[in-house]
Amino acid sequence: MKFPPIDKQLALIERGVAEIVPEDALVEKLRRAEKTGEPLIVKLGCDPSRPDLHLGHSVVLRKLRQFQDIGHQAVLIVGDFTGMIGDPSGRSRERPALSVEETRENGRSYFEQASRILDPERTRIVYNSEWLEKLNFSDVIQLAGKYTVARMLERDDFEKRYKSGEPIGIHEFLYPLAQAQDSVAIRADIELGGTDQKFNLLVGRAVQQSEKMAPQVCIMMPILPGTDGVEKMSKSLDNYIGISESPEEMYGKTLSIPDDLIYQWFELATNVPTEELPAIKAAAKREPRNTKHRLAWTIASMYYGDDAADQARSHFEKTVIRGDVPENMESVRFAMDEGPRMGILDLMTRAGLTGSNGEARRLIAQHAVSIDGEKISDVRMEVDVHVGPSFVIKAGKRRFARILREEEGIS
RNA sequence: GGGCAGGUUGCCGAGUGGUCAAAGGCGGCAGACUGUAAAUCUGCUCCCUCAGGGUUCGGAGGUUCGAAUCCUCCCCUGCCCA
Repeated sequence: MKFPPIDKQLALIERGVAEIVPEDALVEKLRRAEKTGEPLIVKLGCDPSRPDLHLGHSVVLRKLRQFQDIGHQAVLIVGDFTGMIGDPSGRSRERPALSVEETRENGRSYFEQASRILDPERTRIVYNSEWLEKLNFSDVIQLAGKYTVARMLERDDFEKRYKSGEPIGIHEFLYPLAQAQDSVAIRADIELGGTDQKFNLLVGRAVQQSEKMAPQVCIMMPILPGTDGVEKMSKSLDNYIGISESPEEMYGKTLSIPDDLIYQWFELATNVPTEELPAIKAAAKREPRNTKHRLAWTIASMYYGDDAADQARSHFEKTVIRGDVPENMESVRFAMDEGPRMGILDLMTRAGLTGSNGEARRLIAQHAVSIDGEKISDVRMEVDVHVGPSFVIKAGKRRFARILREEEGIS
């Protein structure tokens, strides 16, 4: 295996990272790879209980991709073992115990989405139950003996909870150790993660050392702020842009971010050349509107191509700026044994526009519902769902449904 | 094992027998406005056949005309002692 010159590799690796621990060990590892021709093993762990990837995950995945591009070995570890245990404290509903099938299914789904960023041909994917399941209780006690309670409590999250009297399960101490064991099992040279993973990545170093193994280099990426500009991007806070969301959603959601996030997103979430970044920084200040549109376009085009990004832009201009009806939307056709007349509340709920009739009622009261552009105000209104031209119901700003009917006299 | 304090609607958090579908904040949604799906202001925010009805306050029973509020048992959490 032939690698690019080390300074070139370093330049690429260092772009956008928050921290490399320790930096000189990285150079050493790169030298060794050059000498032996053996690619470095670059590890990234993923949580199979949340298989929906968003731009936040993309930051670290794109870093992994860069390692692939210069010839190193990417290893994606699916944490199915911990996923199958779940979280017995019952506190975190985010972590339900999964069955084997579910973890496999989620692992596949994760890999499929990650393949939009990674080179799937050169990605090794492994499930950590493969080795963690084999450990018996005395193995676990030995592993636990490699770290101390005081050091565990150094972790910010543990320390905070401990001080504020929130519960910490013993098993939670074992998770970082399990993750460290993964590094031992695959003999990781490098582990990637967000800055929030620093603690866990460092435990990996400690455990590898006690196994007489060269400790991994930890590379931490900054945390991408979510669309709200405050919290980190996450699904549960609903401030995320999913990797498999439509280009229109990507475009619109990107435009909703606060202006002072524009540059950071360019740096972390896109692959614009490093040389262009300073110019973008200036542009973001000078003309935030245009720069943000460019960001939105760039993101949409990374995942769907230029044409789709163009379309996303015109969709946005049409529906949001001019308030028109979009071209693509859900279409609903009611079966002949229903109706023919249906109450508007029922109709909206059945068409998936609202979660309950009460919500539909409220929206109508707020003048937020229109049929083919006509605002409606009567909650008792009834509509023929079978005969007549198809029509479009709009509920609120962004919810549309087309109701298909049979044109009279045709077919 | 013992003592104490707690578990309230998506979240935080008031409420200690009827005036409670339950204050307030956050979040969410809508309207106005805007370059924007941002910010701001205003309204809404359990469900239904909506001037009415139904189901909620960790779980199961009980007291009462009436319980989120009182009693019993159970489950869960934190603190202190052992």
